[in-house]
Amino acid sequence: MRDGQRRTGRQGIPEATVARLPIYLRALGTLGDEGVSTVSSEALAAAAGVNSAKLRKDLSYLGSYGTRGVGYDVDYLVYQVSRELGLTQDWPVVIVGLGHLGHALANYGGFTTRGFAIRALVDNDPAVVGTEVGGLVVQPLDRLEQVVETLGVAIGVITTPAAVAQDVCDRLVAAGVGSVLNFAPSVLVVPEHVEVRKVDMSIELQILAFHEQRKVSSDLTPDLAKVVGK
Amino acid sequence: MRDGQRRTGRQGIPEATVARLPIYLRALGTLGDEGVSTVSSEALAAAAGVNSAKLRKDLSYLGSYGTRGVGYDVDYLVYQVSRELGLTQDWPVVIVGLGHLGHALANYGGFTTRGFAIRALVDNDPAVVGTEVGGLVVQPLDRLEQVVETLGVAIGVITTPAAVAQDVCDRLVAAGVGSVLNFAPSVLVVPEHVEVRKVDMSIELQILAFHEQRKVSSDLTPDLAKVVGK
DNA sequence: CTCACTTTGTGCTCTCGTTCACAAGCGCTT
DNA sequence: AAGCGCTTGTGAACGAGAGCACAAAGTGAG
Repeated sequence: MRDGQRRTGRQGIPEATVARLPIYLRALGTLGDEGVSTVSSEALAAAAGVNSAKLRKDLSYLGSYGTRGVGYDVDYLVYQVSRELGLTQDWPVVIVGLGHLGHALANYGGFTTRGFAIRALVDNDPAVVGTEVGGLVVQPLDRLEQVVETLGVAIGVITTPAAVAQDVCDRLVAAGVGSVLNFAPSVLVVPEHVEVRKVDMSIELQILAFHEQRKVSSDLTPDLAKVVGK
Repeated sequence: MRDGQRRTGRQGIPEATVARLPIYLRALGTLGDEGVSTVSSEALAAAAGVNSAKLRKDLSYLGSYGTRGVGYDVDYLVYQVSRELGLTQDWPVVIVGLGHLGHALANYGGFTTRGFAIRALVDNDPAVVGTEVGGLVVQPLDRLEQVVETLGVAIGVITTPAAVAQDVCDRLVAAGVGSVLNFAPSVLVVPEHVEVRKVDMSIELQILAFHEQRKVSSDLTPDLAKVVGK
């Protein structure tokens, strides 16, 4: 009896699905706050901005948590999705780099409420080290490894200038961090087992600019659009 | 002679390719600063962290700008990619919501250097309106439409709380904004012709948590590793 | 001029993800 | 208890993207 087919377990959740689970979780939270106790895939999909078939398939990877003819129990589904994402525990996080963005993240409450706890702030600017930001005292860069090991930090957030991002990343990884969220505009090279995700607002704007430009050019020269495409 | 095959024109650039062009552009910029004048697809791909075949295919959608046996001219390619992304002009941007994140973005220099100009800041908190941030005076929310229309803003950045994000978005769109970058943790509903991209750090962290959790659970049960696929 | 070498551009295959469409399953009503 | 209407879960078709592998096209040496 092969189990290759069955991926209901922990094994085969597609990456694309994982990326959407947090969105579902957020939508479920909102619905819960509104007092909704049961929701159909159609309604939840609308709240999350996706196709309902896709939503059902996504949820089916976690197991059969819905009731046919009824829908999904909001609280129960919140629990199951949270568990799948590993949010039933609090993940300690360190932020390296306390420029404007680092400050903003340190003060942002959105993390704490969702299974994350910012446990340490690190910077190498003497003017910033020792100051208190968001209830934490900024540590010097020398103490990076010590902080990571002592607090058992698994997730590091990099908000440094691009020039030092790779160096900081290497040190985080060497100290035991397994996942990195990179806000610096640079490509990070990491070992196989380390997960990196990046956030780059400049890139997002450039993608928007591309679409804007296309709109403009087709508006201005409808006749020549196919020839010049300017 | 059919040209259905030929998508070298402006028409058919895959979305996945568009999303990578800014990364290539950044890598090219770095290479240019280092004095490199010609680069092979292999080298550029390494700098951008992608497969070289993918890079070549991506660039081929823009046209044949390389020289076989030699590589790509850095400056020329920078120009071509910039042009394709619509970065040869400066796009005026408005930021709505000046909390910690809005402040950080307003002070971030990375945009300005890449074809974007933050032209206005808007908020509805009387304590913030009228103050100067990053060289601009914060405008009251009432003036949102006026600001957008006067400055010809095409791109809006939303850094408000989730509760008002949809409302702000609607007003931006009504005033003529065609592209929105949303930092608020909410799903925005917009008309067909409007482009939305979202940045949500909380979601990124949750995706990382998922992978961390998987690592941890397979560490705990090393004997089951081959079953779980650690 | 020819040949050897380098690197681009792309046809093709394979994998991953999306969407459709419907059978299976559940609750409610009669 | 039987039937009806609603909603889930999923097989299957479809589409987009990744990557291999190689022909085409350029350079430079002899």
